[in-house]
Amino acid sequence: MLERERHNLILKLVEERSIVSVADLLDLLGASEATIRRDINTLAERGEIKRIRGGAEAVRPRHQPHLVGMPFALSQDIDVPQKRAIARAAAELIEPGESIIINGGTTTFALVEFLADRDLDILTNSFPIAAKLLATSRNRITLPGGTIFREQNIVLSPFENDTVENFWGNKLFTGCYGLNRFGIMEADPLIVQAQTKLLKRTEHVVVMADSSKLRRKSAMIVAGLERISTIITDDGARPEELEPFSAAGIKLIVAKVNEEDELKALA
Amino acid sequence: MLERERHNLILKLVEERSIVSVADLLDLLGASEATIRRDINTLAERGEIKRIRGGAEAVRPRHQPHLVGMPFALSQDIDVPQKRAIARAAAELIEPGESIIINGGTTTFALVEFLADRDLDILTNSFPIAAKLLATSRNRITLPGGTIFREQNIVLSPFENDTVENFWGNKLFTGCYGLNRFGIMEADPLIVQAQTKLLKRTEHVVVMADSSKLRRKSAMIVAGLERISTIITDDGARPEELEPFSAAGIKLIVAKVNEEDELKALA
DNA sequence: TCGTGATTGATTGTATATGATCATTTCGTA
DNA sequence: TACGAAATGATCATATACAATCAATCACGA
Repeated sequence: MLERERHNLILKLVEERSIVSVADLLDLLGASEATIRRDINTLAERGEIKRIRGGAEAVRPRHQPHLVGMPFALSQDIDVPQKRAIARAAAELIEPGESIIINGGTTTFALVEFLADRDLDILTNSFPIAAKLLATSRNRITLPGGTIFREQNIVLSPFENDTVENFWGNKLFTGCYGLNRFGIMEADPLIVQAQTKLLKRTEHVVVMADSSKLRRKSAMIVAGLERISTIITDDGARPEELEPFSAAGIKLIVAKVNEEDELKALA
Repeated sequence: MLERERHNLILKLVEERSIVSVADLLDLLGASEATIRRDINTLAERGEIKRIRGGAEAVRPRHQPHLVGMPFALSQDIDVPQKRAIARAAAELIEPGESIIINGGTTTFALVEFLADRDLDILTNSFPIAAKLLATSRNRITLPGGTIFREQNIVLSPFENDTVENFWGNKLFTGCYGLNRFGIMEADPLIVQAQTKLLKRTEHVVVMADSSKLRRKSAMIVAGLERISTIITDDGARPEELEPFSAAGIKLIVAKVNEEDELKALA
């Protein structure tokens, strides 16, 4: 393999993974360790990559790869500051090395960005969430088996003998269509089905619901309040809307929408 | 061969591969090393290619946008013409509306591009293949449950109660590490495990193996020849290497990779 | 047929790249 | 803090790529 080929491949790999180890490159390039180190040094001198102990790192953060089947192109962009604030608060609930479950949805999708430098066991039924986690973090990711539903962007099996059965998550993070004194409500039967499966695999349910969800109703109740441990919402909620939850013994977290997030949303 | 012919060929090859080594050109053009160097120098002076140590490079690097968690960037770029030819031949075996299974790997990844306008039921354990299918086709995609293994880029569950159990594929398309009279060989235990699961879910096994695989051996046999229906390889295989397969009653397809033809077609 | 200039292939010496080895540094951890 | 493991840098013998030279070959016209 030509020197130039190796350089190109190293750059590509670094670009792709944002960090590669010398060991990885050793397998991949079939060159000796000394050569790989020399390559890394050369590229680093040219400023094309950053030299780090044990490997190489991308200079610029990482251009967002074109995420496959990006979700919800529509709802993706609405209420971003609220969603980010809620996601940040949710991420703070997660302890190092914990096993968690993330249900698909735009609110929970926002959670991913705060899990970049974590080391967690994550089960998610959302293909985009898995893809983004795969691309931007080193967490261990598990998927349930099943068919990918394009509209909802989730993986769901119509059968019972599911790989999910072998997973136990300490906490389940989920969004919702609506949230009120009856519990978590959803509008799409498929999502109900997927969510129900996940609910069985955890003890603590954390609902991430911006305040607009508190005024929305639907026909299908996925879980009653007694099933919910924590609700994270934003500061747009009225006290009387939150009252039933605290009455049910649910821990309430109100995430402050900070200016930084608002600016980011506008950018 | 005339100077002009060589120059055209070199330009075309550089265009296609973005990098060619002097050694490659030596085989391909049948000219001496000195001549090839002179050619490269001439073309480089005209600015038609870039001179690099050991070969030549395209002036404008062909930059392909990459999807999430793209595989194995390296082997991705190896033996591309062979893989494409094999993939094209494999795609021709698939009938409309069929249920197929695609095992992960770089050779099978190449298959995806030929499935863009199909309407199939596809089960794959490869996350990148699923991602690309999701993004570029309308096929129904099913994934087995399990953890995503980054290095191999496959989804694999350590458990038996797998969603795969509910899928039946008419044909299984798989690559391999090596292929010989003992059968399909793999080097990575994880891949063995994943492949074994898929083998149970189909009747017809189609092995996509470029001719270099026929000379490679490994310690682990995934399936014997009696399990294989069809083998697709490229025209770099020697007759005596293929003999055991036809003797075993396996259908052999040799996909033509003729670079000179490709060149002339574009000239 | 011969001669001429251009092209080509082989040879050689030099420069550069590579891989193995080993001493040194760094890191994580007991 | 001290230890062992891993990563690193330096060194050297070898392999490979390169440019220059020269002889052989080819194309072409007289």
